[in-house]
Amino acid sequence: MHIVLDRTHGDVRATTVSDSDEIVRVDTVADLAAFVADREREHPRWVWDDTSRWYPQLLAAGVRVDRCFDLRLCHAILRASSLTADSDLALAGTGPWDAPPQQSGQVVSRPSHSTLFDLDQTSTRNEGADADGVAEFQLQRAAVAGCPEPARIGRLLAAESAGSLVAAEMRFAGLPWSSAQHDAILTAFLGPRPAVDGARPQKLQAALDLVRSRLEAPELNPDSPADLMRALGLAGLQVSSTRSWELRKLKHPAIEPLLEYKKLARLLASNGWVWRDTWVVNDRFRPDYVPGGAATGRWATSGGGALQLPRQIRAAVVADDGWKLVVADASQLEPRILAAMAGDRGMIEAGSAGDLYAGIVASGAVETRDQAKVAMLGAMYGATTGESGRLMPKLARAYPRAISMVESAARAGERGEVVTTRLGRSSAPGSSNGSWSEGVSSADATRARERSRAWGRFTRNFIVQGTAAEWALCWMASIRRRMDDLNDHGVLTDGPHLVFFLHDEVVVHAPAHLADRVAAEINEAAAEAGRLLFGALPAEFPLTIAIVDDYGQAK
DNA sequence: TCTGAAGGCGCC
DNA sequence: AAAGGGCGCCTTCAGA
Repeated sequence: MHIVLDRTHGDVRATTVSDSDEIVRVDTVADLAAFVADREREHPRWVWDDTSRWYPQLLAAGVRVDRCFDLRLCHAILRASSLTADSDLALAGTGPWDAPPQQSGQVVSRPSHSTLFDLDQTSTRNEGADADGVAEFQLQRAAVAGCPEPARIGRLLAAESAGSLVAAEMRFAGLPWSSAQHDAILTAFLGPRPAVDGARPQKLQAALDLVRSRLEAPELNPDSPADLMRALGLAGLQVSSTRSWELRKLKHPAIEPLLEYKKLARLLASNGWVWRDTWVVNDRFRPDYVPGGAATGRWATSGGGALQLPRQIRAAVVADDGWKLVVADASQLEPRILAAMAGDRGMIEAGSAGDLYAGIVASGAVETRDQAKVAMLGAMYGATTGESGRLMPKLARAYPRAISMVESAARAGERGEVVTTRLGRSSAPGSSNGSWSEGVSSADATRARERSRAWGRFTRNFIVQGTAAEWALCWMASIRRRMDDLNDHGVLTDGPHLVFFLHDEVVVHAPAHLADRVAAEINEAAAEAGRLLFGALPAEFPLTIAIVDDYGQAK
């Protein structure tokens, strides 16, 4: 059973749709939270335009749902997927369902934390009546039913939607954050917080003073690449950029403090005290996740930078008293995904002993673990030069199925064709202007060829990164369900719950006495995700799991 | 004065 | 050590 929620002229309408797609009931809803809590007992799948518009207020009211369809996210998948290319949905022109998300982050997340989960927030974002959710839902149902592999795409839609629930719940629960520990880290690196936010902390200023004196540039602004380049040039140092790795090659007394300055300035600007004042409230970091935000289906963030949380400050992520953090990351996820989706038994076998790269060495394909790693990265990213490019042919001989899969994805992209992940997410069409055509200057032709190759590198990576993202969504959906099974209270933050996600890594905040069981369930969830994507194939997705008091202790 | 691009760097 | 894919966010800087 499905219940479609949408708004018409300010009223919330709830349309109950049976599994045979018949509308069996329509309600006008006055108290949304009470309605959802009541009907949730029937275990429907809730259908709404955008989880980030509906779910936060339900969570704030203490109401959770088990399953949903996020119509906007699903629409994006169905419109582009090669599996549903013939559907009415895909053939129709673009409409309201193709619009980007409604900026949930800006309303919900910026410093106005007093209105964090304001029940009224959705109405302030509405401009006129919503698009018809019931009609869209029916179009989507038809698209799935009419496609050659409804199970694949259906699984993807369910996983994508489950991810949207996880994102909202992680934001609601927040990542446990010790402001005191964070402050200690910042102070150790930078010195005490300056009285004025714009001022440079003591250690940053000290590094800058050294740079300025050693370059004899008292007015130097090291944050300005142009200014810095000029000062370096006057000191006799020729560089093509001011990137750290370029500077590291230089021999000059100013370089060391300059690199130190860059490191500290980065920490201060990205995750310093101002960042904490903005994003951490009551010792909880609440970033704004954007499910499906990347073209490949990976998540993105639109505030807080959760997916770039530097290792330097992860020790500030501290479990509550009596609680633990269970940190799990999937080892060598993307190469394993590549092996599994290609059905390359040899590469799957190479990964079965635990370390895929060691297994590749053992098979005799390359000589060292480092070579194996670099060659695999080259295969997934499309390296053409350097050591990685040289090693590729060896890999191709040893694992022809895996390598030919990514190679043909690259060729397809170069021709402007669409490529598709395991569960059915397709890339956008590229422009097939890579071939030489008459009346085009050779410079233009070269540029067009480079564009086409670049798109080929994108599609090559798309199928691997996108399928890895699908695995991660299935993994998280399973973890979420399993955590609920371990929770006798029913209140999200009273039991073990997901608090962080980083592409191939999750953190669960768990009561200490449950930590071992949580770890076991996370392992089971990984195996379940593997089966969901690859069926009976013996592909393994081993995890590294740590039960710790703070995130800095993991890895 | 505001906006968008570019340089740079954090994460996977 | 960088090269290849995907991102977000900070600062500077040029142009409207």
